[in-house]
Amino acid sequence: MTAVRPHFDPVVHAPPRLQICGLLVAVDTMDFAAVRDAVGVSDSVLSKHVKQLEEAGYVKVRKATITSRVRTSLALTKAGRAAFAAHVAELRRITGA
Amino acid sequence: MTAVRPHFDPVVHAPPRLQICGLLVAVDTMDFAAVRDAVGVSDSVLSKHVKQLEEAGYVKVRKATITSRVRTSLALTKAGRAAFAAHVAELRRITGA
DNA sequence: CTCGTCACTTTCCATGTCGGAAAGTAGGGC
DNA sequence: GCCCTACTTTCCGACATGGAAAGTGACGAG
Repeated sequence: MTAVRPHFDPVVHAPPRLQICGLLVAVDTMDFAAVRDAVGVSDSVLSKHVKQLEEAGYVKVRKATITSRVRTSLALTKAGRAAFAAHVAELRRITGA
Repeated sequence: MTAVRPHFDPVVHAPPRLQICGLLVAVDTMDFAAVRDAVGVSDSVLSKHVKQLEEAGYVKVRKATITSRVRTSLALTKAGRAAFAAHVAELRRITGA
């Protein structure tokens, strides 16, 4: 009955995405490459996870041409911050923090 | 090249198992049925998750005949508590708690 | 002794997720 | 035009998951 897991979000919970959100929540924006290196995944894997976060409305992808090169930067949206905060709160509740 | 996630344990991270561990860490022992209801899963699903935790050496399953009925109770092992604690610490690190 | 029940276990199965490899795309630079 | 950077998307095999249903072991009833 108590199957109720109100703020448990599978999009956020998957390890790579949890890490991505954890990185982004601390900053305004971060470059694709920096996130990729911090998380330790390949371009394609990061791209796919970012896409999922983007489709969930949690991450905003910006492509800016800097020094004649397209740089992709990532940022959590307001909804992304809210979802992450709720998820972390839920993790704390579950883990009895 | 895999990212360095020292104490990130997939056996513990899966939602149902994280919940099971969260319940068990707070007590000495809990009945199978109580865990099943608290987590909100079916017998078969709980049985399968418990089996994984057991095979990882994290949970100890005890079957006791009480009032002429076999009752199964679950408890975290020392290793289970350690793994859960490490995982929670890692979650805190990742989520920036 | 046989049957039915309780309390899980295990099997079957259909779906979903994941990551690596490789091919594809877009915008400069030479 | 061709190459390079910086991602994207596709293809694919491996693995995880949950629901349904069949199976198991230990009683207790008849």
